[in-house]
Amino acid sequence: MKYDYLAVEKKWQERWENAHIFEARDNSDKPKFYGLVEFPYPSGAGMHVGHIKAYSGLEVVSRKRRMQGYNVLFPIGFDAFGLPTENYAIKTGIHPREVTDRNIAKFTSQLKRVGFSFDWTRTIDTTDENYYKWTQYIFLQMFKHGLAFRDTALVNYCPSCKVVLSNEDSQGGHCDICHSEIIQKSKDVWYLRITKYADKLLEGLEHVDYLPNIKQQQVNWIGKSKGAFVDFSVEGCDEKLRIYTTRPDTLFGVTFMVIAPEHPLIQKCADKISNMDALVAYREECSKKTEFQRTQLVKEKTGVKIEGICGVNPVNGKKIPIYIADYVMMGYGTGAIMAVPAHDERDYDFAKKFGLDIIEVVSGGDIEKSAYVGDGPRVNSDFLNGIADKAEAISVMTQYLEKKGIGVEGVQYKMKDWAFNRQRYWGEPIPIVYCPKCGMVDVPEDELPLKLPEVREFAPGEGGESPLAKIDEFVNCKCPRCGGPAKRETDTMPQWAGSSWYFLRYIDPHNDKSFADPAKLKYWMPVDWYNGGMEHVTRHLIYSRFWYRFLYDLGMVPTPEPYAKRTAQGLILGPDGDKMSKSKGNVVDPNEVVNEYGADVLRTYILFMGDYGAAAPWSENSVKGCKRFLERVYDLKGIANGSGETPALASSFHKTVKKVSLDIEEMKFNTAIAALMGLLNEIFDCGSLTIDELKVFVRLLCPFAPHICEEIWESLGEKNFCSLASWPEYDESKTVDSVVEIAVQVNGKLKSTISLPLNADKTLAIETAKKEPKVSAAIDGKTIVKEIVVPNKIVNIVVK
RNA sequence: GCGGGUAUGGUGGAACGGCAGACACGCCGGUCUUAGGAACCGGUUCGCAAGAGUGUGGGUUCAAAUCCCACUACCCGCACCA
Repeated sequence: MKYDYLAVEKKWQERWENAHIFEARDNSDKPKFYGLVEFPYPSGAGMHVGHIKAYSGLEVVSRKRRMQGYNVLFPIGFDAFGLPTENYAIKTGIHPREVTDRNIAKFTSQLKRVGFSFDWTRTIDTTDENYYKWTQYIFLQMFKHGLAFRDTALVNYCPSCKVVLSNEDSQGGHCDICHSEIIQKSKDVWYLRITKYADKLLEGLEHVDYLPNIKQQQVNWIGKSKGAFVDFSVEGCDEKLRIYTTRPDTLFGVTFMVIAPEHPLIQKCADKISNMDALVAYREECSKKTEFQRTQLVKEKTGVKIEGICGVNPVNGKKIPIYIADYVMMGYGTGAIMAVPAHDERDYDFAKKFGLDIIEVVSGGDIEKSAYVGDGPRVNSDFLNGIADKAEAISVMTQYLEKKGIGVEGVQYKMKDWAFNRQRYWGEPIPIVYCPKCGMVDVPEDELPLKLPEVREFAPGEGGESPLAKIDEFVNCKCPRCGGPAKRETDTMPQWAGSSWYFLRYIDPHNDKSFADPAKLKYWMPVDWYNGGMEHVTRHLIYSRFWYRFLYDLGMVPTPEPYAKRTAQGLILGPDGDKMSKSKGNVVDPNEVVNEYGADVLRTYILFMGDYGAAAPWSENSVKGCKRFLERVYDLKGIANGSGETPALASSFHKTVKKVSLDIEEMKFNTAIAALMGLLNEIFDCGSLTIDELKVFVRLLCPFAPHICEEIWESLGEKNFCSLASWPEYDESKTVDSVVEIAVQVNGKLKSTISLPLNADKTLAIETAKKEPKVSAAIDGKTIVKEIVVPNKIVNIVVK
């Protein structure tokens, strides 16, 4: 019989929606399950098969949970602020609001066509003023607690987008949005003090179930290191030069110092420095290079010696030269280092190039040839001499430094504070007012949301100022504190603001008194399982954990960590094995696949194509294979009759129920589907199955291909939805066969297989095995050294 | 350079230390058809065979794709982080 997937899928999507069966209940006696997927940015291009894969994993888990009797919250929304929409608006003159609404409508209809079991009553849109009101509210809490502040600093700036970018948004020296080269610019910018939460973010990882590589990436990103700050005095001017080192145990090997070209010492000691011109020239040369170029020049060390002053090593009084060089960054540590060329590769390169002394203080290497970074007994190090253990040497030295008052133990992080303002239109306005009398004043909470004003021009100004700066009615306001004339902040928040707390809003999306009701938060949080892309592991995932932890410290959310479990899906590659991209023309449109094969086939194929966490190329032919599979499932009705179990199929059914149940929990969707395919093949080999068995099969398949399963379920006389039917149970004792096939090896080589009753004893197994012609031939005339029997698995006869 | 990962047929991929290649694609042969780029049935790691075989080389074990050591290649993330 021909299966009309288009009509069937439409029918069930409408019925599900009318019956509200996927809506979560806030009050329920059932156990709760909160499954979260990363909400999409509604781009004009529409959905991508990658989106479908990203949602399909927890879609299957959520559907299974419902059938297992859980109260499931599986929401979706739209992360709609951001540059692509704004750039489109600049190009076409269409208001971003309109573009966003249009794109959201498009995404919504596409998602519904795939039959996802989202709770559509809880959708959120980060650009909705009833949503961003609370984004602004949380920002203000940070401001009030000193976590949002302004500072002048060298920032990453994209000359093409004309915006300041965070470190996370400019990885590799390129703008994350337009891929232009980033330049360093000194600007007065907003920061969120995420570094204050570095330790908490690190510690929190110990209590959550994230994939190990996700944890590792976060640990690396936070980049905590332990070491010491040491003060060197500067001869020639009355200044202390503070450095940071992770190796205070090598202090006796210091032969020079290096400071960043922008280091303030140069100005402080300006009158003592005799080669100021050369230093300034070098600094200007460096500022022309982007940070990326600086890091590319890894091999060639450059620098200039500062003439007229020198450093003094606090542990031995030795006078040492000070250089400026761009391999030392102002942004990490103190912007100054003590150089130990014998035991640091960079210092070694520099010393070789400038002909500086190299003093060995840890023996074990050959410092004539290269820097030795390994461990060994200290030498040339006064009171450290002979200590072979690095940790011990560091500890002895640190205690000495602290006793003498010349250094302290300290920690450093690679993570920097989060540059938080953007000079663009399509973002949340930062709710701050500048008053000539009162300074920076927060907008009162009852005046939120601070709405985005209407503008005609969406493009940023030539000077890099926000489009909002041109709107006088917006800019000019009264100071909320003193009532005098004041001006508003005209920058907006970055794309990542709205997504830093969205999972809380799903819990109570229509609340106008708070971002979410505490009782509901207590019921639903934490998110039980969060799935998303690996590309968000160092940005969104860290940002949102930071916001959540801050709210926890304020007592506004019930747990220290937002996500109990985090997994990630792999990419879908193009049919050519390359990453899908418009320019390569290898993008697969999910809508076309649905039109051609149906949503069930699309869903099944995406989960069948391989390991969910790994990248795999798209294959149209394999899609057809899944279509064949589902149509053969539909044909099962024709051979189903009677009730109870079919003896020849019983153990296979119990095994499959077990395998599918366990595999879904481990996200091994490909093997779960393979097990169902295998069972289907067995059923057709057998020739018939019972109605009861068909109902088991259909329920197991339902999370993957729900439409066709509902259709079959209904045709079997069921009045309620298959999507709400109980998840099949299995009987462990029936998953084992009464007769098992056992491999027989001689000297570890397979010779034959034998059939034995389950749990046959060792003697019977060996006797049966020896009767096999191939086995007897292999052992004939040889001495049996050993006979190994693993019950129900294998017999191995070792001969000599 | 550092951190993480991957390596199995023509392809995507399966295999609690215990019969490698489940499941699917593709291909080959067949059935039915005016037709087949539809559907169904059978075959399909390589080799005529004995045998060989999970990136390479060692090791542990009665037994290794799986555990250990050394290496190679590719992918991802970070990168002069002191």
